[in-house]
Amino acid sequence: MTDKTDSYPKVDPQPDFPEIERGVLDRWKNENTFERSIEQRELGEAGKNEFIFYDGPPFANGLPHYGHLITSYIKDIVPRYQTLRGRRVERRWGWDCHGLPAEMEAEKELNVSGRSAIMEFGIERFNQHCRTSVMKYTEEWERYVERAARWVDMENDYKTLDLPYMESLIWAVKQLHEKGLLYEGYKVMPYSWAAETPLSLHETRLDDAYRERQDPAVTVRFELIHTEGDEAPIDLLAWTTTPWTLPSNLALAVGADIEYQIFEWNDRRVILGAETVGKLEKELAEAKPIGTLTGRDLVGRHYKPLFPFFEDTEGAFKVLSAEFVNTDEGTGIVHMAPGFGEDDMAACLEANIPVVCPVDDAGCFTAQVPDWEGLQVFDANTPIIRALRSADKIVREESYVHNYPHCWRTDTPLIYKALDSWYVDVVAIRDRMVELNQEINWIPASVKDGLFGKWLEGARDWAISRNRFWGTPIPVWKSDDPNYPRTDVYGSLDEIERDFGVRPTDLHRPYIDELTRPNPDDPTGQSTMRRVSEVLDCWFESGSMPFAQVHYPFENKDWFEKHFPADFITEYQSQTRGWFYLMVVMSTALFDRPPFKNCLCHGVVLAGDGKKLSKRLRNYPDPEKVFETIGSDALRWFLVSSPVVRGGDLKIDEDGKAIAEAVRLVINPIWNAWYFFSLYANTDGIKASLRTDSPHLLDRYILAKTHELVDGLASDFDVYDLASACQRITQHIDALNNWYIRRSRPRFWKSQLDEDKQQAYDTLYTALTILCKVASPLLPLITDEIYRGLTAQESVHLQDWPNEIGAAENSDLVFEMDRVREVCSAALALRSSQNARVRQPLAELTIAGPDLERLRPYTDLIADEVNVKAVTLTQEIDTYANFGLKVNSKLIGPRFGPDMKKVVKASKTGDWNRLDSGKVRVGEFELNEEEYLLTLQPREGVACQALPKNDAIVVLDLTLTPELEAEGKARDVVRIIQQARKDSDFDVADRIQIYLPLENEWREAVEQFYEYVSEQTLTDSLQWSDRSEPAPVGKDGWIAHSANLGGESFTFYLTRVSN
RNA sequence: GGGCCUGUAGCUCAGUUGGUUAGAGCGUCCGCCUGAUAAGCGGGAGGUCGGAGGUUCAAAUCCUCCCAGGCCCA
Repeated sequence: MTDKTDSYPKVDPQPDFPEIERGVLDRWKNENTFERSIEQRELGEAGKNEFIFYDGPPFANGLPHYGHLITSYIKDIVPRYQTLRGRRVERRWGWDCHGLPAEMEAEKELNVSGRSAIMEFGIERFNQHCRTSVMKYTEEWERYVERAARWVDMENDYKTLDLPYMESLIWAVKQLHEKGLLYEGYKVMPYSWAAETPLSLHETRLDDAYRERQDPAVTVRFELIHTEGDEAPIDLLAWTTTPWTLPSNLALAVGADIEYQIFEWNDRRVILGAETVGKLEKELAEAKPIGTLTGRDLVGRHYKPLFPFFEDTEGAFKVLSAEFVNTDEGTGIVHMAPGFGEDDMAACLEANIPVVCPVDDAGCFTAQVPDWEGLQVFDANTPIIRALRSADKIVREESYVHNYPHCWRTDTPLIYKALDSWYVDVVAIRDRMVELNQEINWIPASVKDGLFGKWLEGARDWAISRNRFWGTPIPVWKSDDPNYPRTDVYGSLDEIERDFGVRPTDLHRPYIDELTRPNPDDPTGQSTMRRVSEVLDCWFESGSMPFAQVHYPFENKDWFEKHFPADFITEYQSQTRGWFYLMVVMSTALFDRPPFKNCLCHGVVLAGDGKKLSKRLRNYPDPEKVFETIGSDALRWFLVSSPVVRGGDLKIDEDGKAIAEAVRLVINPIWNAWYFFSLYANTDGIKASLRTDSPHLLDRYILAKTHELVDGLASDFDVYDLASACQRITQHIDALNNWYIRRSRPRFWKSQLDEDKQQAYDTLYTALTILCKVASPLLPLITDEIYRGLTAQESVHLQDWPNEIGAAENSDLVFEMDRVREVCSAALALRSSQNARVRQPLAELTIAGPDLERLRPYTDLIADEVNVKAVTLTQEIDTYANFGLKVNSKLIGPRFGPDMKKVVKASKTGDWNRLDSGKVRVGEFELNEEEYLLTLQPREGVACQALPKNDAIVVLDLTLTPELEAEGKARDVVRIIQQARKDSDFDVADRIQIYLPLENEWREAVEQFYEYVSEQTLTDSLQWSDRSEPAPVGKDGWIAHSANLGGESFTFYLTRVSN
């Protein structure tokens, strides 16, 4: 052993990648690499060098899973890339603390359920619990985020419950108010009776909100009040899937132009939509159709109330005409309960029918419906149907399976219910949102005018109030005496302090509710200004994060105005209904700008069978286990190289096999290149340096390839095409490992330390360090480990994008070398088909075709790769091949039209010839030069192989001379010795002695090529032994190896020469 | 029920404004090669491009209908 000092660390050829990753993570922590990567970048003039990234949305409490991981990786990759390019990218973590998720969790933990229970329990105590409970999973998140190698500032985070954040929110509310975009309305809204709060429309459109549910559907008869001309009692048949709304029925609606069928049935008349009679075929079997009428004829008629509860309601119980009525579902006669349907309410209000809503906050009937008072509406379906049945009002009862909206937090079916609520007038800014959306670059592009654009076009007003406790209070105070009305909206702590004499230190309920003051507009001094009870929808907070996180406009006013919109955000596609959407709403309403410039909508991670990931079914590998057994970089690569970053779905197998594949196909090859470099550099005692000026062909090639990689990656990253970036790296690794390094091996292991060797090391070093830099966003841990090993410098993440490689650009060389690789492939394929093993040298390879001169400098390389003594380039192809004619259909198609068939047929059958003019005659037609291509078709019986494009062929001379055969044998011997060296665990530089029992032509071959054999195998002394001679095992470290040459097995011996 | 999307090799996906013989990666089998690489190289098998019609000289590509799956909306 020499006592030289190694220039590079000793690299483990089969390392424990998770262990390496932990080491890198520790270094980052100890060296504050993340912080420094930001701080070392200039802010630039007026912060122009900042790349604005929103990490959000602040998410709900709950544990991270693969869906979050893919988001995390994208959120890490883009800022890392921008940092490499010299931008300053702050990454600030946000916690969403308010809203239903938190309240539901608290209800569970405290075992209090419902609004009244919470009031009893005490809002203060309840909110106090929420405050601590929302931070419950902080540690898990921190652990996951760190292990995923995601850089984000969790110390300088923001929380939506912070006073400054909330102050910005009330500022926003007041802004909306002043712009006339805030109003209070009584409307039918989706209502969660379990959470006891209305939901906004978009919350019902979140994924998973709609799911299948079986409900009773009934067809009910409503008896018209007799008028002159009625021959018999007349019933109108109406159909509903919400029988619980029947007690609140106040009207029926028909379509004015719809045709209705009249039946005679048991001395009564029954009317329903003519197109719908098939649905009641069985029930109407005995009924006799006796005529038709149109809806118009029914409008205005009165009918008897089904139930007595609202029988005195003025103007009710009549037939209305409504646009929305159709005959697709039901009977074409629609039962209307204005308190429980949006359309119902609109139609009834128009007909001056008042709204009744006999259902309380918990979804139970009130005393207005005494028969079922206190009964939850879904539970009331059955008794209501029973009552109707006994009154003979039910014509048909069925079970109906439909997609029905559910509360996204409590999983309970929603009801629709009339409520007072605060709204943002989104419709007023809708057109502007659509316009501003055009300024946003969406990835994938189809989201702009598809998923998101269509959603914007259909945008409705946004109900922002929640009848709940843990949220930002709506900053509106109203007079408690309608005789002296007054409404005040507060947009800052200053304003509150001005009017109430107190500066709140916490804007949460119940403290804020304690602030009251006499109504200034009430001369009697009796009425009081009190805050309305609601809090804000937590999506209002998510949508406001761009400005609220910096306490705009109270602080950072100038900064925000110059750094909005954000450069980049990402989340999964459904956030087009959530975070993306609400940021656009807020940003359009408040700033008349889009909130972000680039938005990547990634897809959903599914289980291997295409189903949703399910904690219960455990149909996916545990992420923490993947981190610890396969590694974070592998998982990152697996996710980011997949269709999921282009908006598609990604299936993840249960055993994580596909993730491990990333190690085998990407991480290991990069590592092996590094291992190769370090192994030989240390053996040679060489220290390599960065340079791009080696004159060697292979060096110039790999550097030019590296330049193409750098360029290509920049353009991929610039358009956020991460999957393409991954593919580019995979292809580059192939060129680096399986061409450059493989072809360059002799240069590394030759014994002389000459300039060529140094150039090889320097080039490989340069190629590797640059690869590490540009791949660092995609493989942040492993590239950092290698980069530091290579350069002994600081983290790769503190480096700059390697623009210097531009000098190595050489597209001609890359083109030529890629063609050389094609030639070699064809030659090896030819060897394979001719049973000419590669170790057997052949005399000559001929490459025939036009324009081959460019390959002249590469003939040695080709000869070596293909193992031939000579490579000949020739234009004389007639000996080996014929020309084939390939017509350019696209060009000539329009010209020939129907004659195309003849042209193609003639070109295929050989009925063509070249003309002097450069044109070609095909059948009876002529083609111009650009309209065809000549391809080479190997002749029958010639050992040749065409290149993929058929523009050249390779031919092998398969004649074996004794000399060639001997060399082939010598190479076989070299091979068995090398294998033996390897099996003996000898160092690559160890010199050896051999004891070899070879005879006849094998011995002659080795003797003839002894110099070659000894040089290749580092053999100092070779002794011929008799096969019967006893083995020298046991003496001087001789090791026995068995081998087979020419079908004969034997044992030979070798040992290290001590030095 | 309506709208949108998808359906191409065992798996995951490319396939430009229609253009001759539909590609890639992975997997699989055979052969080869191996002083870094549980690697590499070469080849084979594997497709009625979801189905049926139509337009066209020419259809995976355009049109119609149907089937299957997904998303969105009622």
